[in-house]
Amino acid sequence: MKKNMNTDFSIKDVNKEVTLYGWVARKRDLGGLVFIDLRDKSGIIQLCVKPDNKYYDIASNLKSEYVIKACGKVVERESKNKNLKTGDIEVDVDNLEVLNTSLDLPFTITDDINAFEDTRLKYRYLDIRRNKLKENLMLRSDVLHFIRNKMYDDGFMEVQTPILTASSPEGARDFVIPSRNFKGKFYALPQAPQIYKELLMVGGMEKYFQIAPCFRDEDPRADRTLEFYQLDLEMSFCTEDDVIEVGEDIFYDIFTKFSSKKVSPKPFRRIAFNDAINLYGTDKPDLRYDMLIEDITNVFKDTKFEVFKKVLEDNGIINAIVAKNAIDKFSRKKIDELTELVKKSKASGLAYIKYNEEVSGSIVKVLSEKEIDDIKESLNIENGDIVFIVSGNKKIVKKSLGNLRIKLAEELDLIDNNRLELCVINDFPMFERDEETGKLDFCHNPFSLPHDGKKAYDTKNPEEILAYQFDFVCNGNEMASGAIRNHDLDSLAKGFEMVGYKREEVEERFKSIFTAFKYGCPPHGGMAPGIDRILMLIKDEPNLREVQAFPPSASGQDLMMGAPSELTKEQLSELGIKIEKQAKND
RNA sequence: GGUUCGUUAGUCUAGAGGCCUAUGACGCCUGCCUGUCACGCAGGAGAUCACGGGUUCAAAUCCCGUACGAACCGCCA
Repeated sequence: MKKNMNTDFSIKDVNKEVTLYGWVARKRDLGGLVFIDLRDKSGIIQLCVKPDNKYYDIASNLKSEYVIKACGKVVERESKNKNLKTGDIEVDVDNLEVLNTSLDLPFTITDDINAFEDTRLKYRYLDIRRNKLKENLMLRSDVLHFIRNKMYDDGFMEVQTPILTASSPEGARDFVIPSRNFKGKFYALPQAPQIYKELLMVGGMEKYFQIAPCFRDEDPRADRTLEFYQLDLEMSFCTEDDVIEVGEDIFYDIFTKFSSKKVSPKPFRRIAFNDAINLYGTDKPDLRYDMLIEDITNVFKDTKFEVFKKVLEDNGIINAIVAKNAIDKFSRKKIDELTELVKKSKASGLAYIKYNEEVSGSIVKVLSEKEIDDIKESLNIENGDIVFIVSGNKKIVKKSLGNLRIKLAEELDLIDNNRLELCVINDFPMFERDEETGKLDFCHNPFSLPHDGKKAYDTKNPEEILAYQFDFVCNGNEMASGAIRNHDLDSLAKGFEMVGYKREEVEERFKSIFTAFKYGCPPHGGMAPGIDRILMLIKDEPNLREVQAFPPSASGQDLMMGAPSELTKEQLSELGIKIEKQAKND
């Protein structure tokens, strides 16, 4: 049987006998005349039951979300509803059957829902009946379909890699699965199919992709959850530009096809990691507005202002952001709020100067006239502008001004929400040094190829080594990570040695890679765009749960299924597991 | 692990120490209603104000603790 959809019918179908199935979205009983909004996946169609109809009693006793089957004739409406796709017609019912009943609902199935999220998540299947969630899931399906077609068309093949795999020592915490046959041992869910896809390159697949589930046992956020999907892809015999071009095509094509927003043209801007930090204070800049971070350290070379003097003695920097024509927007109270914000990023404080006929601000009295003029000149300041200044350790200054930049853009309403501004951040440093411990660690992916390949690690200063490692960023969100991988084992091992591993240790931990790469490993690279974040951006959703079918709550629990849950004694014993520490609430 | 905010009928919400025997809306129940479409009208039921302790003559309201929820920091190579 092919079920008709409600919205298949229009004024052209008048007099046609139809059979419809669906849910009672609303019933309007006028006392002698009953209207029913019948909802199915496609939408709403109105049923009409007149008082002389033998199904009148059934109709007037219907309740919300009863499942019904209705037969009848399509008729032109006496009064039309232009808000409804099927608003010109209704179905004059001549057979009505209740297929199933429904309890009273925990919340109304309506577009402008007001229930809290935990209630919605507990009854997710009801939430899915709402248009918004339904449309989000349909979009998700369409995007996945589009991606698969596109990847096939571009010569990629889809390979499914294991979900039960080995725990990996690097990166996020693993979700682990106890093994029954091998007591005391555990599988782990993949954080990403990173190693498998590289092994597929050794296997000669050349162009691989997968819509891959990834699992990370870290605290969730609005745009981050325990399990999410990535378009994982890998290519052999490619340059960084080859991979980036594939990524540009994917993002550009998806966004232009599925979003009405203006998408930045290809090729996307390339911004080196260090430039991004210097100009935007972050490696995921929002390019929908300018307001760059500016270095004014030089202005204060000979300053008498003790605070800045001390900063310069400690090799610190002095940076500024200019908010154009915004003097009136920042009261003392607002500025106190902004100060709190930068302090969260450990900045010692936030200075400001308001330039107008008169110059005022927190540090005007302690600076020389020349310094105030030099700032004005070097930052092209006009009357009406306000300058925010943070000084101190470079990392802190950049980070706090990066956060301030975002906050200012929101306050000043500078964000054009009708744009999708993409860029590629590349030239990531291979290593970064922990400022407190002085220990060197990988800045990103340890398997990335350093610039200059094998020779790179002979350089004196490891912090200056850059990698063929890049991120795609859109509107301030990290959308994808990618790299050319290091397929030279000596070089790879040397990278690990620099952060403190012994070669034998590394070879043991990454045994699969270190064995496989000895059998003719092609140069290769790839990337992994995040599906959920793409959908969030297309739909303007503030959190990722709105684009997944059955997401866990923001604290990582599945309120509907009751996960995570305890195991029975029998299950634990079969696995050879003893629980030492119960959760607090047990 | 930390910070901030929150928790009042099925749902959302009002409430600022005595006007609370807790407000309103939606939903639910009863009755009326023949062109509605968020149908309308009238009436009704429904709340240990998250839990435990404290302050006070008096606590939904103030304080402390706990649980739960959300956002953020840490974390997420």
